[in-house]
Amino acid sequence: MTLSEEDYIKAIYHLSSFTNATVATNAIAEQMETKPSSVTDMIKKLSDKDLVFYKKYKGVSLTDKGTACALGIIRKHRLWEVFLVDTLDFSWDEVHAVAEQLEHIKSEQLIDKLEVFLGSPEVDPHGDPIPSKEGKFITSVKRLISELSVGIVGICVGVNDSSVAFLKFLDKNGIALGDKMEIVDKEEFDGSVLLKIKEQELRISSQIAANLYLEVGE
Amino acid sequence: MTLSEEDYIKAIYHLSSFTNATVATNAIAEQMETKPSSVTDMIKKLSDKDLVFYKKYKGVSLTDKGTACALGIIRKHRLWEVFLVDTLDFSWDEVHAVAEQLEHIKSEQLIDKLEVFLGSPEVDPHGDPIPSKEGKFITSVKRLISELSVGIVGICVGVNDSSVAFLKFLDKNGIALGDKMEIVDKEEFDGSVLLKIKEQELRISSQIAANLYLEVGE
DNA sequence: ATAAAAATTTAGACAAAGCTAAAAATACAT
DNA sequence: ATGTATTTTTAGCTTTGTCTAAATTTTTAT
Repeated sequence: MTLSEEDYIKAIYHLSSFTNATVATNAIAEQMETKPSSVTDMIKKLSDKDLVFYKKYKGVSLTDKGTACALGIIRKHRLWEVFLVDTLDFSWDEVHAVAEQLEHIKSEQLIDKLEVFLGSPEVDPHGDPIPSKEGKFITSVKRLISELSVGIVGICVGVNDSSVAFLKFLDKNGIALGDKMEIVDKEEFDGSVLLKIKEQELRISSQIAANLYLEVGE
Repeated sequence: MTLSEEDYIKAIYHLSSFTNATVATNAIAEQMETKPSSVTDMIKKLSDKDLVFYKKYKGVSLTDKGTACALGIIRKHRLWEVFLVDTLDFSWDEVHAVAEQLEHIKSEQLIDKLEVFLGSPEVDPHGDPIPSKEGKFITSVKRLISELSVGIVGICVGVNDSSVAFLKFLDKNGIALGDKMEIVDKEEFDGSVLLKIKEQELRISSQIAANLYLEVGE
C-alpha cells in the first residue's frame, strides 16, 4: 500500500465510524483536503484492490480487508502517540503531526516491540482506544459532556476536536486526561456546563462541552 | 526535500566519503539500484536546488548545503538504530531496513528529544559515529583489519559490509562490537589473519579481515 | 593518434497522484 | 413532477520519478 492509499483508507474509516453508512466522495475530499475528482480516481484504485466496496455515485465503504488495514494504521498512530508523550516527553497537543508520519513505517516487528516496550497501553494520550494486533479494542462508554445530565460523574478520556487550539485551551484551564469530574449544572440558555474538578468548579461553554468525552459508569 | 532526493543525497555522501573526488553517475546508479539515466535526471534536480555541484559528464559532488543535509539524514538514521537496539531490543543485524524508513521522518523536535532520551550516544550499533545537530562527529581512527600489521591491538568498532549474512557470521563466531582483539599473525599466502580475542585465538579469512574495523591507538 | 569500449546524457514513454473544466447522475424544492 | 441545484464522474493535462533506446562524450587500448 502506498502512503496515499493508507491515508484514504484511514479517512474513510474515520468518516464511516460516525455514520455507519457509505461515505460520500465529497466528504472524503474535504477530510483529505483534496478535490472530489481525485477522490474518485483513488477510490477506483482501492476498489480494484478489494479494500473498499464502490458503486458509482453511491458512495464507498470499507471491506473487511480495508477495515483491518485501517485498524492497523490507527494502531500504529496511537502507539506512536503514547511513545511520544510517555517516553519522549512531548506534550499532548504536539504529537499528532509526527504520529501522522510514523504511522506509515512498515515493520510488524517494530510495532510489536514498541507495544511491549510501552506496556501494551489500551488508550492513546487523547483517550482513544488502541486496537490490538488482531484489530480488537476496548469500547469504552465514551459520551460527550453535552450529552450527559446533571449529577453524572465521569473521567475525562478524550476529545472530539483534536485541534491544537482546543488542546491548548484544555491545558490552560487545567483539564487533563484522566481527570475525574462531575456535571454540577447545565444552563438551558446557552448550553454551558458547570463542572466540579478536584473540588474546584469550572464553567465551560457549550462548544467545549460538545468536544470533551467522559467515560461514564456503564 | 522528497524521500527520493534524500536517498540520492545520502548515497552521494557515502560514495564520496571514500573517494573524496566527484562521484560517477554509474556509481550512484549501482548504489541506488536504478538506471544511470534516472540518476542524471535526479542530479539535475539536486543541482537546481544547490545541493550538488554538477558539470555534464564530469560527475557530481555535494555542496555545503548538500553535505549538511546528508549529515542530518545520517544523524537520524544512526540515532534510530541506537533506539531500535538499546530500547526495543532489536538485534544488531535487523535494524538497517527499519532505520532506512525512520530516517525520513521530518521533525527536528522528535530527533532532538530522541537524542536526549538515548543519552546522546556518539556511535550507532555498528560503531559508526553519530553526527551532532551541528554536523560534527568523532573521527575515530578506524582501520580495516586487513590494513593493520601484526602486534596491533584494537577494539572492534564497525563493519564495512553491513549485509545481514556478514553480521550473522560475526555473531556466530562470537565477535561483537566493543570486543578487544590483537592481530597475532597474518598469512601471506591467502591473506587470512589470526586474532586473539579474550585469550581465544580465531583465524579469519581475508574477506572478513577486509570488512571489520578496529579502533586503534592514535 | 585513433578506433573501440565504456560512461553519460538526451529523447520519448509510462505510472501514480493530483488538478481543472465539462458532462452526467442524483437530490431537492416548489 | 419537473426544473434547478448539488454531487459525482469523466476527460484531458501536469508533475515526479522511473524506464528504454539512441545519441554523445570520455576513456582506453593498440
